Amino acid sequence: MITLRQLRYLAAVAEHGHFGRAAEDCAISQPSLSQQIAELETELGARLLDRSGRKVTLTDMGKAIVPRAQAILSAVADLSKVAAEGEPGLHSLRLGVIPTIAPFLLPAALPAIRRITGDAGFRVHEAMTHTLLDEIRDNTLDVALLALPVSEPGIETLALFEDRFFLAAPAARRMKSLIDTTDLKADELLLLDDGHCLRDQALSLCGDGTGDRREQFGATSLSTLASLVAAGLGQTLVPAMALDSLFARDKRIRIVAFRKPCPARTVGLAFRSTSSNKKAIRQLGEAITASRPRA
Amino acid sequence: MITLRQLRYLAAVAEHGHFGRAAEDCAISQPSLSQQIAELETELGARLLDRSGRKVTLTDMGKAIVPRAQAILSAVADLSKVAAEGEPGLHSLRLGVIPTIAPFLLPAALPAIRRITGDAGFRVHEAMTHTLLDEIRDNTLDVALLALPVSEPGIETLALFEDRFFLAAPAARRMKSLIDTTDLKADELLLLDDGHCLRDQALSLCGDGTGDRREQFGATSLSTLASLVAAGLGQTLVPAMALDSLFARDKRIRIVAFRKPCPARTVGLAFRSTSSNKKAIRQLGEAITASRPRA
DNA sequence: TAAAAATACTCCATAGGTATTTTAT
DNA sequence: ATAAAATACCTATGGAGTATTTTTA
Repeated sequence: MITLRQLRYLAAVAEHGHFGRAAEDCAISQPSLSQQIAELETELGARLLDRSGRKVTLTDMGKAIVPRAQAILSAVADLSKVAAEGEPGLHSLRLGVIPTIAPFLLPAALPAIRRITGDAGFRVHEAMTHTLLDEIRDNTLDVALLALPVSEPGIETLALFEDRFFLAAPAARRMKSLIDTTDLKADELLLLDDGHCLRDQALSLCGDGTGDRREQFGATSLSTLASLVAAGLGQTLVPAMALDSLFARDKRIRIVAFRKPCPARTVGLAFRSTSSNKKAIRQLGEAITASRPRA
Repeated sequence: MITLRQLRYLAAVAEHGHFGRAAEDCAISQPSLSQQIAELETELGARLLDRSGRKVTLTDMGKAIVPRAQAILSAVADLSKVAAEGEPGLHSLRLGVIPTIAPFLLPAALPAIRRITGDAGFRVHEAMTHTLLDEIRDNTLDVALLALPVSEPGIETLALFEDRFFLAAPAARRMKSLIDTTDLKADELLLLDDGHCLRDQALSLCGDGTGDRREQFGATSLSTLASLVAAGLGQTLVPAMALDSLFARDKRIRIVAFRKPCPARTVGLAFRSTSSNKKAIRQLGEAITASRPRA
């Protein structure tokens, strides 16, 4: 029979990559931990950890199991918390936002958000999608505002609205007034750094994007991309919400719309599926949607 | 420390409303079960079960805790399953649909759905929202097609599309060509039986619906409502998807649209947040959306 | 050879069992 | 009076400890 204890130990080993360190973290001896892990692996009929290297790593099966284990442990923690404090409201909300949304949505949305949460204990934090999802899983974050879809066991999403993409090109360049996604070539686009979901979205729009892309410097922000485009170094994909503040006012940049169906990203919220303040999260979503510029 | 064992026993007592029966179900003695429940209650610092009546019932705290416990147990079961079978595809899909959607969406969507799942082991089942959610939680159902929002710990949703409401009234009655939701009076509407989410949606549209409603016979289906309206017995709220097959062809029924913003229900999918075949579920959602009549 | 996980074994905390009492209809 | 849960007490499983061996970078 699987026990929570086993899952806790598994999560600890996954975190530390080291049996001894994990055991210390769990305040037990290393053999006890080894025994529980072995028990779990027998129970599941599969090896979860690869002990061959100097650092303990996850097997493929481990990669599938560990996030589920973490989700379960979070759910148990939530259950305890609900018992201790009742169903939580939206006080002390910890919100995470991806960098390609934060500067465009937060300024307008913050007042509305504060009206919901009350001033106390509200904290915003900017990071990329995968980081935010990790933080949601281990309960250092309550909600993340990001681009959907995300698909993680134990993490639930709420779609808010579509944010269309436009092409930003140097004004000097000859362009059609309406372009088609099939006109996009991956090697002609300026892109963000690896890890930014916007980069992946841009690439997936380009015909399969498998063309051997020449080495690109990845920009760290849309505002960098804007100045690159303005300087005539290339064109890039811009989400609608970024147009006003970064691109549309610059005479050196031409904004080109896509022929329908317009490519777009879905902006939404992600949160632990056990987080229980779902009504409050829905409110938060409405506040963000309502305060969105050019709604 | 909370254990899965305790949660299992709690779930069993919640299900049976009886310690002895639950113990039998868990294949242990009644005192052993009592002990674990007591342990859990101490651990959580709250009484979960009310033993005063002839039947054991849940306290308020119990009502909050039990669904979370069930979600955790399902997540553990899923984890085992993933270990045993790998990440499941969308084979053997068990789909649940609410009665106010099934007849209108399924006929068109079924071919596309079967194309995804393959013919084998696909089963559809019609029930009301609360039943479907229970079935999803205890893993007798994989996905439910219903009206959002639903808000349950451990259950995740995917919004598909908006389904607008129209008013269906006897053709003889004088009506404006466009009406406003504020014109709706709860006591003038023919409604479905208690438990149908469409009933609640209709009521919530009427100015707070707290007016003392005269005793209404609740209809068991939209087709019953259609004949009542056709017979001149009253008016009712109809979702757009039901218009074609049930209402629009009947000369005795007048369909009236609402002034913007149109009231609507959101049609979507619900599934366990641990179900892991999320890509497949997304596919399913797309298939349903695409095959929707009047898309 | 040095660091780290597995193995061997011992011990005790606790889940579970039986018998019985208490409680509430 | 009876059904059902709580309590008392005993047993034994399994989780944790220490000491040691095996493994591999």
